[in-house]
Amino acid sequence: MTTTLSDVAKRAGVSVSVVSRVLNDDPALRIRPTTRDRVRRIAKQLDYTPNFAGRALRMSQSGAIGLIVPDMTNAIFDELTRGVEAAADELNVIVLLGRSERLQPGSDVLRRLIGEGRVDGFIIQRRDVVGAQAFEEILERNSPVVLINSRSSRRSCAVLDDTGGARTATRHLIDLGHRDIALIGGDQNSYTGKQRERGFVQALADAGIRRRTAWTLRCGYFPEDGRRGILQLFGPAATRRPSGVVVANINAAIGAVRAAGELGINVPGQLSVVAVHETWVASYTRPPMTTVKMPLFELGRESVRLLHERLSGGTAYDSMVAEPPPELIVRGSTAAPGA
Amino acid sequence: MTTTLSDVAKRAGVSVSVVSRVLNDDPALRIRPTTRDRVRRIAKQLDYTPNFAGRALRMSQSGAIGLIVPDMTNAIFDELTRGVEAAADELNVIVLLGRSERLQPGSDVLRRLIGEGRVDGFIIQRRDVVGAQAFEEILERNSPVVLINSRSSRRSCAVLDDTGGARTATRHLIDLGHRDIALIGGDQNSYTGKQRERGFVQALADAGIRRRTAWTLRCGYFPEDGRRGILQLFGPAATRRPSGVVVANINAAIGAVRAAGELGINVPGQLSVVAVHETWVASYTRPPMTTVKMPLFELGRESVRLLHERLSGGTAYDSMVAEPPPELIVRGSTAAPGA
DNA sequence: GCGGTTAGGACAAACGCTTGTTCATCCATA
DNA sequence: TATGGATGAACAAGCGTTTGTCCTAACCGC
Repeated sequence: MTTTLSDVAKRAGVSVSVVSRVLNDDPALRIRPTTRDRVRRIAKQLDYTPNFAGRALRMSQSGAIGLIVPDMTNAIFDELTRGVEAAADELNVIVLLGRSERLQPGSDVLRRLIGEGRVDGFIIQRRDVVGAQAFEEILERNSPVVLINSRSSRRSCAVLDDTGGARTATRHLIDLGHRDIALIGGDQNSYTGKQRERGFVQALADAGIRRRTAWTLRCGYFPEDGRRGILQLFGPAATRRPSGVVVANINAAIGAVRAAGELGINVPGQLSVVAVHETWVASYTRPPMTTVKMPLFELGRESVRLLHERLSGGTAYDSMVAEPPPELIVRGSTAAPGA
Repeated sequence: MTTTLSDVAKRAGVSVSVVSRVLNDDPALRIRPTTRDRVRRIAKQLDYTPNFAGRALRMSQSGAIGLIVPDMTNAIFDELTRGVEAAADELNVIVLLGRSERLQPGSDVLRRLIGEGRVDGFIIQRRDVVGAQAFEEILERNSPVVLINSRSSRRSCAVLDDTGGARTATRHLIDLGHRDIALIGGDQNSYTGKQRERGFVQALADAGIRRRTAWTLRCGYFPEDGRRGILQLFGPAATRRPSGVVVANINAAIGAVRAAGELGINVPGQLSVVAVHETWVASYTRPPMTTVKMPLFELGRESVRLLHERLSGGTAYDSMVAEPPPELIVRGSTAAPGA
């Protein structure tokens, strides 16, 4: 069928071990240059490809890592995924992609993947609310895991400068002249959510603007969550209304803009909306969304680096990806108040 | 580290082969029921998980399949992916997800994946324009491949009832009273694009409406393509303007609606838009998009069935997934003309 | 009591690879 | 002419499974 080491060895008139050493550049091997070249030439000529199972069996590691994201449709995770794949390619490692939806309680997908030795470790972007139980199951197995955008005392974590991102977004509104600024924030239990709220608060404080508790909302990351936020801010119970709003995430922002439309609120005429996370979707909303671009690609790279370090016996480090820094991308959803 | 067959064998006081046969329910095995139970009990107790590499090496197949889609962000492929994963789970097979972007000319990802024995076969949703060369490379290797939404004389293919889908969409506009109906179609080289155009033409013919060539566009599947379509239909060169348009795909439809907005054309007041493919995005456009839901999940299932059949030595079959049939989902982007 | 079944397993090989160890030359030096 | 190191490779074990074959009792009928 496919060419094996022994096929190459036979044709080259050497032993299997020599071929293996040559192709792996074993420094411990002493060999005549002519032999080395012959082996290489024949291997190429026969289109030799190392059999993954044989190698995995021998080395007892698969050379694959799992990447678990909440939702692959989400352009945010797509960018992250690209970073992971780029870094994995450099290490010659395969990436297995999975939705965290699949590790619902009762499902033992992860345990099996690790248990069968199909992957050496996981990078997990944890959906903050759900899946906690399945998640703990993995922890308990002490599998090599790197967490993204959350904190754990016992795991390596890679996070973004969420505080800075939210600060940048908020400051943009302030710079435009807004003083009545609300936050439609993320999940209240999530690390990310807390950090963004912190950045929001900081920016207001820096500008000497008093924060209103009723305008610091904790909603979530889905369109529906953004919608709820708007309904709450502009509902009948609202005594006063913000002229600008920072939304925790581009998807929630889409829902927010839509809800504003339903209420007859013009964006950006009566309400400016700025979202964290830049994705291609942002250009196609109406109006196009002003966003803060976060270094998601680099976050992916970094998490692979962390995992690889762990797999190589290194210790677990936490790491914040702050380079490149959050970048404001101005589009049509923000304007000066009353413009 | 992890439990192996021989661990179980030792504890159960039997040979390794017996354990393997018991756990695999080998019918050729004659064994005392008490022994069988003991083996099973101990295997469970020791949390035995078969080592994937060992098995793959012995069986010379990996129990994994690759799924290549153009863009994972696209909710259309997400639905497909779910179907594939559901079917794969039933067969106890792992799915490796990849973007077809990664198999650009020069990249040998697929060849390596197959060559190394990491996957047994591929399901490929082919981006119709790009990647043809890399694609041919796979073909030439005679790897087990199932194609989705395209036709090949030498491969198994799974397709949708695209004709029916476009017909349903078109008929919806006709039923609303539209007579001036345009098509912003897909790629002209793609099987899918041709079939949808066919369905469009059929529906018009059935209603006795003359088709205008200038209104039968071939654009593509991206927002930008839909936008181009609208600009062409409503550009200065246009002598007469349609009151309704069928768009080949929800993403292109989003671009189309946006372009209409830029031109000051009210949707659905002056223009009704209906798109093929239902995704969650459809509810979040403004106005919410009327779509035709296609059985993408089932398409995914079916393609796994085809691939599995091929891997089991069966012959290549083509298959059209027509169940459930295309279903119209009416939202705000369509209305009676002049309403 | 003897040959022949049959039940209940054990044995062993092979899948492809990596890696520590051994082995045969050959050349230079004493 | 021995001795001793380089040099250039071969040898062999073992990773965890699966599966065809073989072995050893017990059991049967006569």
